[in-house]
Amino acid sequence: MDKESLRKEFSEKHPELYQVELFKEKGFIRKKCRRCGRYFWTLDKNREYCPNQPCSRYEFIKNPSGKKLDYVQMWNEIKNFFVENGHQYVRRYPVVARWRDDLYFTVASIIDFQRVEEGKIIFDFPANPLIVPQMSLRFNDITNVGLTGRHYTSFCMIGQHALANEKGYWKDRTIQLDFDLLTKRLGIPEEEVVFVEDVWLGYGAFGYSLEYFVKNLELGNAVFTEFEGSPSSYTRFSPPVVDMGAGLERFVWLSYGTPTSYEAVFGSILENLRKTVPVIIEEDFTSSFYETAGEMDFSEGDTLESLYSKIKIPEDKVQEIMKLKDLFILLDHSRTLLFAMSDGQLPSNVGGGYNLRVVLRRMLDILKKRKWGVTVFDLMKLHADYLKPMYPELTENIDRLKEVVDVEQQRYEKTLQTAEKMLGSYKNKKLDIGEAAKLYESNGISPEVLKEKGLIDFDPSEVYNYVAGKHINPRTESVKPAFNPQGLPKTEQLYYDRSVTEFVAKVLKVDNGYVILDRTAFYPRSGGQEPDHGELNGVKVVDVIKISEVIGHKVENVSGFKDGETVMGKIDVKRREALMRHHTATHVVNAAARAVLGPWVWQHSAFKEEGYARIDITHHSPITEEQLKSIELYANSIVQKNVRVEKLLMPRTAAESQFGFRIYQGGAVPGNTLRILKIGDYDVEACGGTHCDWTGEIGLIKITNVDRIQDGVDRIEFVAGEAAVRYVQTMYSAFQNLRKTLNAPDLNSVQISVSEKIKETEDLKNKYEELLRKYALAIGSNEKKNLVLLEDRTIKKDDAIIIGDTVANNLGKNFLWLNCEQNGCFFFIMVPKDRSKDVQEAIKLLTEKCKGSGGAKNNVAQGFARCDEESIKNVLSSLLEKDSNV
RNA sequence: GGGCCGGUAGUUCAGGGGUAGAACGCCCGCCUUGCACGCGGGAGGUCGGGGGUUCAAGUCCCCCCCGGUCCA
Repeated sequence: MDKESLRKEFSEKHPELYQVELFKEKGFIRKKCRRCGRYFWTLDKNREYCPNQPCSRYEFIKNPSGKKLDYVQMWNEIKNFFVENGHQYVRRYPVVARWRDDLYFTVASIIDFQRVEEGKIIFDFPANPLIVPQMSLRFNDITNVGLTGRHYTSFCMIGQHALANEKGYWKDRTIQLDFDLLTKRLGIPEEEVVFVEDVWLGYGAFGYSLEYFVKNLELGNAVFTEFEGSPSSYTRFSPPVVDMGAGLERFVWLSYGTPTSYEAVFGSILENLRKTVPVIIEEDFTSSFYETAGEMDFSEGDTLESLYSKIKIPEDKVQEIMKLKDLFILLDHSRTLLFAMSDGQLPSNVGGGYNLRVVLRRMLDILKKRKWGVTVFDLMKLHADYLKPMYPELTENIDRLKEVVDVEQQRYEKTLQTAEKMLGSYKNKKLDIGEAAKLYESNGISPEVLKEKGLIDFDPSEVYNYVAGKHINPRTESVKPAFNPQGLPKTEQLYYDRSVTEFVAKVLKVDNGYVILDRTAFYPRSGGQEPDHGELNGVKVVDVIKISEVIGHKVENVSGFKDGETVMGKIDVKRREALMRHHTATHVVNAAARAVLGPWVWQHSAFKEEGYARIDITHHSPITEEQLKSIELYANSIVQKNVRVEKLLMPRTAAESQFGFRIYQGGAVPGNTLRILKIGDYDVEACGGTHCDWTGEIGLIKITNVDRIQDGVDRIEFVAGEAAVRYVQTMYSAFQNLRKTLNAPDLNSVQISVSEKIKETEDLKNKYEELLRKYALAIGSNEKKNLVLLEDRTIKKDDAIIIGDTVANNLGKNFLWLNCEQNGCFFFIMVPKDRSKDVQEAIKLLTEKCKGSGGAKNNVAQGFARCDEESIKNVLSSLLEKDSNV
């Protein structure tokens, strides 16, 4: 069933689904739009059209509604309203959605509270009800930014969320609150508010919704998520979820009534910039321009040319508005970069990093063209300062972000230089569409540049279409779970108590080689930490995994286990301790890397097993040797200080407000209660792993390798505790063996000795070649005939080449080397350059008379001839022995 | 994550089955009061790694690594 039929189905049930208490109480009328046929609710009995574009047009431009409040003020007003009405304020989550595999960025407020488990969406609310200012990033409308007056790559979604249980609320109160916010709090007249019926289809869950509009501007959408599954086969889930998301940018815009949303949202920053940036705003022209542009969609085929043809504004005024448009793009993009980079996403060529690269390069292109004397970083800083009351975390490490921008800028300049150079070699040529597409896809040279340089005659958009037609969508495969957890209770976890190494438990189920118990001290594979090993009733446990809070033990032989039976579990303590050391060490190395490299360092992923661990961190450049040494020293200093490793169980909101969202270094962290792992002032992370109690227990951290695993991510491999000592021992033994082999007394002599040996080898190589040439001259001068024959099987082909070169080019004689085996002989012929045609002839003879295969080029022939030595000599003698003068 | 382009001397690159090259840089010598230029000579390469095809692979095929770029 598709969205349209679902809309119809829901629409038929409107008294039950859409008609909330407020509508009855206030007398809202349900109407059908005369143009698009959608249903909407209004107090205006004369209204005939729904408020969506193009059925209706904006009515608030130059005619705003409600209290006039700027961005930060508006948020405070809204936040206070909801807090006064029993909502808990929750700080924003990172814009980088680390807890979701299917998303790079947080695209809506509800994403914060969704966890994907077994292909199902689990809602995980830290408070109920709650209000959150969730900065959200969306890049699919990037070409509309600056042009439509309302599109952004980053925007603040005001998230009003509740579970419909005794603590929270459902439809009636949601709409009542939203209506009161607009009318009572912001002073918008009741009859200006219109609600439109809609449906909402999400990942594994769906529902119906009421979008609310004021003066035809959509402000928010209250989604009532009540169904699970797909529209053709679904069940109700409980409790249902209120997902109201509203655009803060829209609220501010409505309150200002400016031609574009940007002027309202970026108000004071824009005014500040205009003191130095020469952009003239003539409101009549800009509102006329944006009225037309706002109805177009530049990400769906509309172009600037088609826009120009529709507007009736003088050319010079349009150019002035284009400057303003560029300024809006800069303001939007810089804010996006600020949030994404602050949250640890760096520009790169993979994943979400590419979106940032595109955004940054668009800005650099504009700045290069406009020469306004501002930098990307200046703009980011302006946003951080302005938004400080709302998002204080933005200013914390802002200055260090300059380094990230600088590195990326240098990369872009290098790419541009390379492109420039390539274009130089295409002078005065005309390229076809395939060649242009190749330059664009492989070298980043845009078709616009090609057009500018006169290398193509067709429209640049043809190249984009050509390229777009080629891409393929990757497909994902679902993995079958190892055992079925259905109907089983959550396994009681004993592994956080270090002293529990042996335990008694009851077998609940045996499934597919896995034993499921009611309680266990075995740590399951999770958070990049490998599982505990050990024994259950003396049978070896080889793997431990967790599915939906149910822990399964894979045992070597499952036949002895029966449901309801009591078993004795015993974990491998040595392995557990090693895993603990590596896990705590991972946090320490993460902290050290962040301290040494910069605040953009986040854990990208991690892995720890008994004898080895690695952490992949986000960083803009490859780690240098010096930096690596500093990281290792810093990490070990934390070990030496023997810092307490605190394990705190805290409500999620308390943890977030106390420590910030730095705690989300790893992946998904489910539940309202977080296990916080705090290592002094060095590191705080939400983490479910087993850990040491003091950093001193780690003993030693030795970094073993560093690697750049992809653009923007560096891997640090290391060992800790006993594994570190063993590693050092191995290295020491290797060094001792090397030292003995070289007969060198110490490290310094080893280094000297090795470089001497290398030099010696090179000298020998040169001397050897010299001798070969002397040898060639000797045998060549002694030979009376014109053919110098060499039948030495001990020499290599490379040597024969040197001898042949000397014989042919220095003595002017022909050279033949034969290296024979049972099946025939490898031959190599070299003649003076002026007799090159003889080698062609030689090949011909050998091919015909000796079933040879081979080839010749210039004055050299080589190949394999299936004859004995004597026959070959006979075949070639008359050709090669003849005098060069004949 | 996928497509495309690339990886050869310190650097920029040519070579697309048959003796590994050019330019710049470097070293030595000559010229010059010195510098720059000029002239002559020289050093410097496991052709990103591994496998395969072939008498023969830098070159063709497969896999991997690295860089760039475009797209989701």
